[in-house]
Amino acid sequence: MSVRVRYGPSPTGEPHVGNIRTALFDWFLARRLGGQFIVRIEDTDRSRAVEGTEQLILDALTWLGVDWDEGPDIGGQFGPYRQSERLPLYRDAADRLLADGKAYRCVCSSERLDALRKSQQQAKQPPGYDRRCRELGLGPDEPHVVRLAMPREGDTIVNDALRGGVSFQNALLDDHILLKRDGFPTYHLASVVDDHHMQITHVIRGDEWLSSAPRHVQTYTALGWDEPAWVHLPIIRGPDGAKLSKRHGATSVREYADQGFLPEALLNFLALLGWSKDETTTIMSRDEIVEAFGLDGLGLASAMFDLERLQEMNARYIRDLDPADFLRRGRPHLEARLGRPVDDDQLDALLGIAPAIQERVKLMPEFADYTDFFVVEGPLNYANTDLMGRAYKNKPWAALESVEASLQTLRALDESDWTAEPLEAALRELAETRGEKPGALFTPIRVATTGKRIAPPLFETLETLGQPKTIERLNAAAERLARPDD
RNA sequence: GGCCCUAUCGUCUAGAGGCCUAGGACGCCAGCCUUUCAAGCUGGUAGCACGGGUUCGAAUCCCGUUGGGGCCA
Repeated sequence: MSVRVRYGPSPTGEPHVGNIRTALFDWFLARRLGGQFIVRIEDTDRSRAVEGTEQLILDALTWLGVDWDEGPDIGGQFGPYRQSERLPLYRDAADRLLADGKAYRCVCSSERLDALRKSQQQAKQPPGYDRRCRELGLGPDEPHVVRLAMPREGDTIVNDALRGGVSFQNALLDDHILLKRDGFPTYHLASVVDDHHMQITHVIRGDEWLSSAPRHVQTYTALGWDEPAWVHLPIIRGPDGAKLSKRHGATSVREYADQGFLPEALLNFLALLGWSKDETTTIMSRDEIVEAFGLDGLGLASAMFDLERLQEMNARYIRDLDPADFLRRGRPHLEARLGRPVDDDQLDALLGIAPAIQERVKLMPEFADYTDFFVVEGPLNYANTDLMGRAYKNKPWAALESVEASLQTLRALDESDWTAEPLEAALRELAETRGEKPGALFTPIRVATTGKRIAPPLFETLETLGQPKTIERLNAAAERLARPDD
């Protein structure tokens, strides 16, 4: 039988990196084993549903390069793929259990349940439903929930693929609800029924489900169905050690995308949270991960989401981008800065200097910082103190002299020599003849031409900028320095 | 509180009894390089939670303790 793995997100908000990491592992395994990856929307909790989230979830997967074989948008032979559209299936399963005496109707009020819980708490008893309705054989007339009649004695063993058999005492497990009063199933029923009907072979989910896994095992047994393989993944923790959640700040995939993380970097980073290929490999493409992925590489201890590591990985992915690709991805950020579109020609002109910029950009929005001055027309905005730099601090006249010397040298340069190497040679020579430190000479040029103290390497910058614009900006700088108060 | 999971540098991890005076990566520190900022290179810092066993031998197996986490409230 072919491997079938599902990802079952609830449409309750922006998809979370912890949650999406589970989807990734589902997908890695499905692809590795040549099976199917299925997306199933688990929307049976109507009160928590948030409009539009389903699409956000699918978008997040797509952004990361994850594709699915069956899902709410494309259908499939085991549909529908939204639990809210599969209600009859849950009803049928519950009816069967009821008929077989493996489940029962319960009419206990929430007031009674609350009181029960309180007294159990006071008596230091394990909390849980006391099975009052279990032997009553209640009919369907009154509003009711349906509960599973769990075995009262013995143990339930969950055969987790990573941990082996995990044993739970049945006496400690209460008769949980299968169908709620409104006729909607709980997760416990819906996931089991769907996993069975959709022929899911591997249930890969977060560790937080391990404690309810015996309920699922018992549900399979009661229904007479074969269990899937259970794989409980360690959860991801925030910096404080607790399970990663919204209160840890940025946690949605969208936020990372907006901050300028590359999808391949996030994917690589997430894959390494709880999984490893070998003792040295850290940088892996999607395909390489799929090829190497396996249950034996999974760890059992929960991992902390280390933002610094993600950032480093992102910077590295940016550096390794093909320059043309880098420019293409950076373009929207530059356009956002400028508030206008950028011509193809202008972008193409940056191809030569792109690698130098890639080395410096850590997060994609920074692309604009290193490129805007190339495409901007008119005067640049900067402070005169920056122009003078450390060497000419409070000495505008000296800075002016230096700029004018540079101007003279650069004007004299042949157009054919307007490339990084001759530029560097000419300016270094100038510094030497003037008895000036190279840095002292270069700083005003850098600030005058880029408007910034931090910029790409100077000579490549001048080359890319071109002679006319360089001269124009140096002239502007000289004028500013000549004016005492500015 | 009960049940369950888990435990190697600050972080992510390699390690499935001798290959371990514990390897890699991020971070951090120092040096080199240097026109800013980066990148790069070199070196360094730092860990098997603790206590008992088992064994000729334990990071690796067993038990307990402690810590962390999850679930149920």
